[in-house]
Amino acid sequence: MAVFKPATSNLLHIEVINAIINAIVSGELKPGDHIIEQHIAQEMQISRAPVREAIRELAAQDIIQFIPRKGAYVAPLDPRNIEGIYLLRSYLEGLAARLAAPRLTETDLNEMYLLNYQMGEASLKNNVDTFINLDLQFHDFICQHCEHSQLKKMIDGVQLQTKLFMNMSKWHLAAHSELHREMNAHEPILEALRARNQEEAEMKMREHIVMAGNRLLEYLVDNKSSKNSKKEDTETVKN
Amino acid sequence: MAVFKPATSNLLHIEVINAIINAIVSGELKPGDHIIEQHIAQEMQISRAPVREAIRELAAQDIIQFIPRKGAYVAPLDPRNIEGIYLLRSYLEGLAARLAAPRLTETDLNEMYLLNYQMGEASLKNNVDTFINLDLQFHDFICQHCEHSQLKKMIDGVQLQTKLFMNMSKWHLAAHSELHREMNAHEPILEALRARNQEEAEMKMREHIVMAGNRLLEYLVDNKSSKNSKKEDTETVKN
DNA sequence: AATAAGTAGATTGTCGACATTGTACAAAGG
DNA sequence: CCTTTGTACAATGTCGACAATCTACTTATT
Repeated sequence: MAVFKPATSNLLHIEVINAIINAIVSGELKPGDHIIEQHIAQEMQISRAPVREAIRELAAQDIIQFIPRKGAYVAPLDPRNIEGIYLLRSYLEGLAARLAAPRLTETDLNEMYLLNYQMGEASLKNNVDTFINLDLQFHDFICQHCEHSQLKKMIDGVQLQTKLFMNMSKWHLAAHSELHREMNAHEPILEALRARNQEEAEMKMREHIVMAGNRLLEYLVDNKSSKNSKKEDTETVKN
Repeated sequence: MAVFKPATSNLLHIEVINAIINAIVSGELKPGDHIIEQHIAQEMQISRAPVREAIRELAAQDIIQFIPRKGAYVAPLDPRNIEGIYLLRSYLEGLAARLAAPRLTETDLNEMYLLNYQMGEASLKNNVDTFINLDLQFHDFICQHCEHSQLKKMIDGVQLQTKLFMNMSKWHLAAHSELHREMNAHEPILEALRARNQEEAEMKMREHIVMAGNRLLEYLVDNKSSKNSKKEDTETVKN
């Protein structure tokens, strides 16, 4: 039942960050939920100090929203923001692709090709978790090779939110077998990178991300009518 | 002598953030300097807790570099990074200009026109401080009207570094009366915004920032030969 | 004299407690 | 019955102290 297990690392606040992220990704913490320092501290059997640091760091990445003297809340997912976040991501990762293009070795490109191939396999088997994981790896790979520490950090931040979005739409993708629509989405990007065409790599990356955002948005508006946006439902928390 | 005066706000870590930023901008803290929590805490007559929070927040923005169990250091300014930072800034602010274009009212545009006019006056008088301040206000204005909280936060972060760069090159601008080169730099952007032309606004903003970065870089390489890059000069600090 | 081990000081990491602020519920008054 | 005030509780903000770690210097050994 306890989500936050006792910590093991010698850098406690890192453990807390991972624990909170896992809790959000797994759905244990939902958007809008109030994050209470003391509760996490008790569950992980540590003091509030590292918890505070973790919360501040996540707040800096907009993973959670922080209101002075009120507390931290899991960032609410306003569908109106999703378009903006994906637009931002498209610019950032587009730039990353541009910078990575001349820096990727043949080995790097082969590795990316493998990821792409495995994604094809996963989509045929309708294996959503594997597919999402590979997708993230592909984007991460480019980000890791742009050699721009700040850009990398920014992308890491928005990708975390992307991970949440993907998790939200996971069951939908699986249920409708829509993985095939995304199957070859990375191919144009990979081609451009292989050709060392910076302009093209940036543009294809941007298009890809904007399209992914649009599909996510489509899905969300489809499901909004059948579901209440306000969820003041029964909390199992009692303390 | 003491840089960090006793705090007055009811949110201590905010005070500390401002104090550290001021110390960096004013040159009291130089790139590479070790920031020691206890020292700031003592000078500001507060405990280390809010100092730690401030440091973590600034580290998240890459204003300062944080190494676990070693401490916080004012982010070193590697000229090789400057190009990257200005490129990143050009993308971010370009996007901000695009988003702001349809949202700016006539009043907003007039306000920006005024800023631009005042910059012209300042450049004629070779008043560098005023010029830089107005320049930052202009960019900030657009950033404030893009209605994208994350983008805004990211831009705030890189603009802080820009502020440092500008301060470094300040005396150079003044000495060589090169302000006139920048005088009308904002006009194309303003025109595009007035015409509500998103594409044009983004492009002009990007060009402007990339050019500004190039000029800064020129200046830095010019001065690198006459000046030692390592400055282990006499510190007034004694503790 | 040069290198290595050891030691003292300084700095960060963590902790538990108290102070301050915000919230929700209850009581009193209209 | 509704509104307002007061009070108790809960959560955050801040603090001082101790523990773990790193750094620089001293000392010992070859």
